[in-house]
Amino acid sequence: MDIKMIDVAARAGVSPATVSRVLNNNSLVASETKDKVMKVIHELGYQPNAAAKNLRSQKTMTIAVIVPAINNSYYAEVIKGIENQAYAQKYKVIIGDTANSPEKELEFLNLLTNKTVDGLILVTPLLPDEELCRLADMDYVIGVVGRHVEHEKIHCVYTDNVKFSKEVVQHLVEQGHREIAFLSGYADAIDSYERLEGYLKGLREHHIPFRPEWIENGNFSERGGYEAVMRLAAKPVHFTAIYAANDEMALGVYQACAELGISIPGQLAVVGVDNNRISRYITPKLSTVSQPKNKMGGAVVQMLIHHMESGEPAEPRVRILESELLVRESSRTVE
Amino acid sequence: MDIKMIDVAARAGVSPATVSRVLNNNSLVASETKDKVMKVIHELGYQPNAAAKNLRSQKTMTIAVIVPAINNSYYAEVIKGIENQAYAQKYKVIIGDTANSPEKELEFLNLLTNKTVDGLILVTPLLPDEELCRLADMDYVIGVVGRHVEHEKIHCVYTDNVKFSKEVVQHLVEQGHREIAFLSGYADAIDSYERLEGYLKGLREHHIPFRPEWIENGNFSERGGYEAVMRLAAKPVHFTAIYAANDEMALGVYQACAELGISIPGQLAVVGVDNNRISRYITPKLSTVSQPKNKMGGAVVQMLIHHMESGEPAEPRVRILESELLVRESSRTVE
DNA sequence: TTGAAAGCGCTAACAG
DNA sequence: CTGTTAGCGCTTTCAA
Repeated sequence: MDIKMIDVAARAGVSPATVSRVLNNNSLVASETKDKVMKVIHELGYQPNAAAKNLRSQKTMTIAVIVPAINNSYYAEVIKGIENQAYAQKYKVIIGDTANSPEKELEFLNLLTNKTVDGLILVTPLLPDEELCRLADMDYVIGVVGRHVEHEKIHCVYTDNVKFSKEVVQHLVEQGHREIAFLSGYADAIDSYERLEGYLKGLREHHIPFRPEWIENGNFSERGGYEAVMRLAAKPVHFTAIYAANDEMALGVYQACAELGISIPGQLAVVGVDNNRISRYITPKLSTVSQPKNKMGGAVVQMLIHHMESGEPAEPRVRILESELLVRESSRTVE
Repeated sequence: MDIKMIDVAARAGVSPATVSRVLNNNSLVASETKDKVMKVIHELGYQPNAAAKNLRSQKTMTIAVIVPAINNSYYAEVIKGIENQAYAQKYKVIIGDTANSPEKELEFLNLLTNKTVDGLILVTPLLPDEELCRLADMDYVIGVVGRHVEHEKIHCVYTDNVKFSKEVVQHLVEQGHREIAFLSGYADAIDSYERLEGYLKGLREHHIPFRPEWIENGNFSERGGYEAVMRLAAKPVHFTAIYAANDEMALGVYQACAELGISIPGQLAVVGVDNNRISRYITPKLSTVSQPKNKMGGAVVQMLIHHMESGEPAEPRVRILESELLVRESSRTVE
């Protein structure tokens, strides 16, 4: 049997209440008593039982993070930021990998409702906003990364997709391109939608008439990007640059170009999004948009903890962090 | 206030014990009563409180995983394997990122001793075996990935470093190399040690006299690999191949060779370990040893759960999984 | 400044 | 097959 608070109390000649006070830094304890208790705690190697503490205090000091795929470097970086900030504030992190399944995502929400965790972070959730709002209405603490949810109690952290997409187009135009294709991710992902919007606005700003044939869906995957380029190449449409809504698809573009004998950036400029580590190692080095993934994770955690501890949502509730366009070889016009 | 078991019981006209039995699939409940209770549970949207359940049942259905760096693809893949298997068996996963700090690692062990989790998995731990054995002696459930710990209650899953390192040397010899340098990781990492051992044995098998100048430490990092090559190049020693104890260091080798004007594999063959995703995208494609990371994660979880639920360590206690040498461009002799 | 005592919400004997 | 009851180990009033 493990040693418990009452054992410590007995040995130190005090009541359990006093031991509890010592453990929780309650100041109303004579420093003499405190020392005595601490000494016994160390002698006995006493560890407060977490379950009992959780039950009694109605807190678990734990946050859950739900991601579509832990092994994807984007999510791994966000998780890292979350774990580090949580650790710094004495919180634990439970992770859930949904494998892109909304059902699994829904199931992980139980961690909140059955009080396994005090708060929950969804990274680019698949579930409809209503589901999240319903929980937030019931006062569960929720944060979302990479998406905006319109609810006064839901914390959101993301980068401005529209803005950086316009920057990408701007950059491409500066490099002399006017025929720019766009590879979108799955249609229902907010990122897809917003990056497309930014692309369109970018074209408009430069008075480039938009052509629907320039757009193909690559599902955010390498294979999808590859196939999208193949479809693009089969069409009677000309283009000298491709803006892929993420790096994975850009990787597929490289693959397709290799097979098609198209040189990058000579015959085709390519820009991606995510600053996946691979983008820096592939030849030619891929131009991409870098988002502050660690920082995004750390930011939601801070907001969540504020909310959990003060009872009020953090202010501001929404944080839009800056991204950065990294111009590398794949989009630089060769002299 | 949340709705609790007693509310369900009252509304269904039964006792809390019966509700509990229904929830835990205890067969001794009339199916009629069961239906009635289930109906009320749904009507009320009742969710059993996890903290109370944990306290009473002395189980948390949670496992902790401690890794040196969540964002490193090797660890991310192992975690994925762990989370997936755990989810399949209804367990939750808490992650801890030690950032290579033994102090932090030690601190995470409290998750076990304070009963936050039922079992703990350490991926390539930094702590000395004694520390782990001490916990195992106290009947805490522990698993280790990527290292062997000699204790009858500690579960271990890893690949045979010596064996695959010998295979790497064998492959290099077959490609015509007899002067093979070795880049080790930090000296105290078991992987470093064993890969070095395999390298030496491989040389011996091929009657290649070993030369200490061929060995340099690259600390498992890209930068370390780069610097190691620079030191190697400054020495009056000749070599036509490098076996880097991981892919990160191999990346550093590429960098150094680029600066030194050494062509791969023409003038220098390179082989790494880990099958980091980048290895397939870099030019020339890096030959590397692939370990079944997901499977390794899944395997420990199964062993741990067996131990937790039966009270006996899984049999066998140690699982050595097969790795595979992937021969790609960086080590293939050009005709 | 400290102690006594009442639960937090659930499970599992033990009865019936 | 179902109900009664006694805690799991801790925190927190309330009283002293």
